[in-house]
Amino acid sequence: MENNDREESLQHFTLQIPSSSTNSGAGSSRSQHVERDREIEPMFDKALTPSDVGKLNRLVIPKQQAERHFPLLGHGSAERGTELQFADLRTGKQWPFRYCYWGSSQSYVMTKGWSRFVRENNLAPGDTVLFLRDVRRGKFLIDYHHNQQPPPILHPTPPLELRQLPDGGPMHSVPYMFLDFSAPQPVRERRRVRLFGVNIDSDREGDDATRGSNNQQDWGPRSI
Amino acid sequence: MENNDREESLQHFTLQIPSSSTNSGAGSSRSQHVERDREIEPMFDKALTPSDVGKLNRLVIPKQQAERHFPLLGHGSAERGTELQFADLRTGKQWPFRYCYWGSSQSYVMTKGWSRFVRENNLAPGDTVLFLRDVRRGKFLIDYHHNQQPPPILHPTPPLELRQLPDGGPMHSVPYMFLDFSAPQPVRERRRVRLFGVNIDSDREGDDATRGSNNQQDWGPRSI
DNA sequence: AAACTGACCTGTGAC
DNA sequence: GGTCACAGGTCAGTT
Repeated sequence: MENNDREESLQHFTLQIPSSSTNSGAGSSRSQHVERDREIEPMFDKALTPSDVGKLNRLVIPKQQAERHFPLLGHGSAERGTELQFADLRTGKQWPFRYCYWGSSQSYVMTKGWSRFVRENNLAPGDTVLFLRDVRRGKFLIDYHHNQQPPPILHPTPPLELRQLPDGGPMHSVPYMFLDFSAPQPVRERRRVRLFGVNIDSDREGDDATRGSNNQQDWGPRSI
Repeated sequence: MENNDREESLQHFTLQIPSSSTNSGAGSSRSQHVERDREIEPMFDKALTPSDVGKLNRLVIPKQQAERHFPLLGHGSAERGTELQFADLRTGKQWPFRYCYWGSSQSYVMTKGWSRFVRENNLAPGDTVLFLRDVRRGKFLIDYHHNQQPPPILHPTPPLELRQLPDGGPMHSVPYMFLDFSAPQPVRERRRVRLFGVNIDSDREGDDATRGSNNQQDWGPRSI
């Protein structure tokens, strides 16, 4: 997929996340109730392709992002990849992924563990994953958002009142304010059974939703 | 796969096998020309799946049978498996198989050597392998039979005259009289190129021949 | 170099 | 409904 530069349209910042606080409300980028600040740095995101969420059980990491942000892997030799741990930005849940370089396709990929992430978060083509770093703790984080594209027939323009903002999970209640992720988002369970008139548990490999469009974004390693 | 009990339809017996004799004819379960008897004990059989005979180069051994009949392997740890020798029941030919436990799929498998057995015996999905023990000598034996299912179109009911009984190989000429293995069996070479209208050397991964049916049988370690 | 082999992985169905 | 067994995969190393 192409690597167009959408950089000009982005916001770069470090998010201050209180490890325990009441939800301070959307729109505030700094919590007033900080116990331990964490500097969270977005690395890059990617709009998921049909293959990323399909039966191939792998996520292709754009080469440039992989080599910039993730541990280097020995390409040519006996390299079994390495396991990387990602903490869910919202829930804190740990997601271990095996991170590999596949010489056959010259691609960096997340393999083992990825399909579980897709399934449990009900990800579909066009949804976005975001990789981040907790700079202070030296840990990786992961977040996602569902593609806000309204189902063409059933929900042409969900009214604002029905939009559902993601809520924090049981561990850390983290304001979810990266980028433009607060766009309209239909309730996931409804989409799960009805969107496009199919159960998304069924195979939809031919899905073309994201082809031909830019689908990953790099923020670089800086913090502002 | 369910583990239905087909036991009631089976015959259990110990076969007396003459180590050298003229073929004593089908239907007699005891040779009159015994030099050294061997007590042969069927352990279990398995109807081969497309994967068992395909490019995966492994035979999955049903867990229950594996743990009942084969040497115990260290499951949880770095276990490279062990080599088991199987003597062809009819020819005496030695077939070494590597026998492993794959923790990732929690499966017992025959790996190295298995594909050669498949190829040289021209095994196809739906065919059956039978594992036996030579009790006296403490050795494993293996046998197989081709699926006698007539090709639905070409050979709806092969006439008796055309049925070919397996003949003994060059080493030991052993009457082949286990169970009901004397069922109609088309000539293998013909089937190889024409059965079901396809060349069985080609990929037939979608083959559904054995799905949904019980495909392995346990006789237990007794001898009658 | 292409094919084969074997280690590892996952979805699915049964229980 | 969670767990388990296994059929069906991928991919890297080997030949």
